[in-house]
Amino acid sequence: MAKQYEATILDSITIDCVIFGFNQGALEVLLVKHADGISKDKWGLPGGWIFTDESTDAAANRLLLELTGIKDVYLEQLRAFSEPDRFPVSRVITVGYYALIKKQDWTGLKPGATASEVAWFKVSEVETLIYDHRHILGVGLRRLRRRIKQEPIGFNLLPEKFTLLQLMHLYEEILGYEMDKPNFRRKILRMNLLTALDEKQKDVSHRAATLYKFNPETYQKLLEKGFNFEF
Amino acid sequence: MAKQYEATILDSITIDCVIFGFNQGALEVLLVKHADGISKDKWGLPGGWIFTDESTDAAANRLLLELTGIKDVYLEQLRAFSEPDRFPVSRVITVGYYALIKKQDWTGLKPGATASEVAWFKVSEVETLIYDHRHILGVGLRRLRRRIKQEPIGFNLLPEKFTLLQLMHLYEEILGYEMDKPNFRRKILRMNLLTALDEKQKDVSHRAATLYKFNPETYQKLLEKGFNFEF
DNA sequence: ACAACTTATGGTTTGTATGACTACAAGTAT
DNA sequence: ATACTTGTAGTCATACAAACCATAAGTTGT
Repeated sequence: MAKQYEATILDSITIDCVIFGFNQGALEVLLVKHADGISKDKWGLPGGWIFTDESTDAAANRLLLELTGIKDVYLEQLRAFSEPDRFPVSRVITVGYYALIKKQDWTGLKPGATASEVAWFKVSEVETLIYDHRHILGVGLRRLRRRIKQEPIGFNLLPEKFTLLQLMHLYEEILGYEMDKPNFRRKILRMNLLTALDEKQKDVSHRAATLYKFNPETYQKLLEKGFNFEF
Repeated sequence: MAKQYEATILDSITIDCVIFGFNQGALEVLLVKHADGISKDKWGLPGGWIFTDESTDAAANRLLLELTGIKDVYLEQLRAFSEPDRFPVSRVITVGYYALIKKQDWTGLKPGATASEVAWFKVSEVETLIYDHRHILGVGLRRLRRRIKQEPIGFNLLPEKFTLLQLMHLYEEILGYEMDKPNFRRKILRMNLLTALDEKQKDVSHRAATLYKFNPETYQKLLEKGFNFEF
């Protein structure tokens, strides 16, 4: 039984996912605590093995679902991590992925079979992780910083409906510097990627801001016309 | 003997390299013709297996040297390519790399043990390649286009000393659109990354242009001050 | 009802990079 | 000497961004 299962996976390649979320102005990452094995009780990135008949993309999506219940999210490969000594037990190369999720859509996360706990951590507060996972997280973060300036992917970390200030705070947190509110508004609105809704934010103790949503179709059309997102 | 050799390599992971060169205004890629095996006499990217005690970076550098004699060049990982059916014989994932080389520094390229020929092809004229190599080339090209706008890596494709017009032609070829000479000059010179040499180009049948060289140290210093290369 | 406060949102001003273009310099070829 | 080619310098109008200021639209407390 176990033998049969083993025969269906590749034995020297794994997947590890950096799952980013955004909450109360802070960028967070989802980690799992291993239930057993040599890393028992230690935190690391969610990951696992690849079936022989699936691509790494498919494996990453499957593992995300199995380990956390998350599916249908923004997911992109980072690259392969291959230092010979990265995994102490045997020679294993891992393919890193990073995902952006709308955190509020996934509240009741439950650890999968191999994890005893799953929890969000502020990226700025993550210290040691198992193997080279800390390094992979760093690469994921750099990739996110780069991508968010070139492509409108930040919306994947926000609710469907958001205010411009929320969006600005997201950019400030990820890029690590402060921005000017009026200038930010002007710049993002001039791109015509956002649709203003007939709706305002609620339960705030000040003037309510207009809610916006990102418009993927418009973005596609603009792309075809040679539009270049840039922040 | 063969058995022993096999024991030292990973059996389900390979490396493939997209090696770019620039010649007479055209972007080129280095391909090898397989000497035997199921792809005998077909063209593909140079590549090979990974030793158990080396990283993919090390393997890519080693293979580059073994297969073509090239070493010490700009080399960066693209990503893992993992479609289950990408390699017809068995389940193999490949890690793609791309290299930028100063073509004129490597004139007498000789095929390695497993290749019968090695040759340069204009990227625009490459048609079918073995396995998914055509796809990997496409990813490499997209990466190059993206990178060259964000980082001063174009110089890796030019001789040590070059004219501004050569550099502009490089950008035009890679990015696929024409530029304005005076404006290009102004923009690149204002960055202070280039040092004008006391030397002019020779053997041209018109006014000779000043030769420049790229200044990596200056670039490092500027980076530390928050400079952002952008084209 | 009013003031104090907070955030949203709209403008203004100024400096600068860029694109389009003109002009001239410095060579070569005939 | 003239035509021709490429290198190099400069001009001008425009767009944009950074740094502000100002007002609008709400909330909270008195």
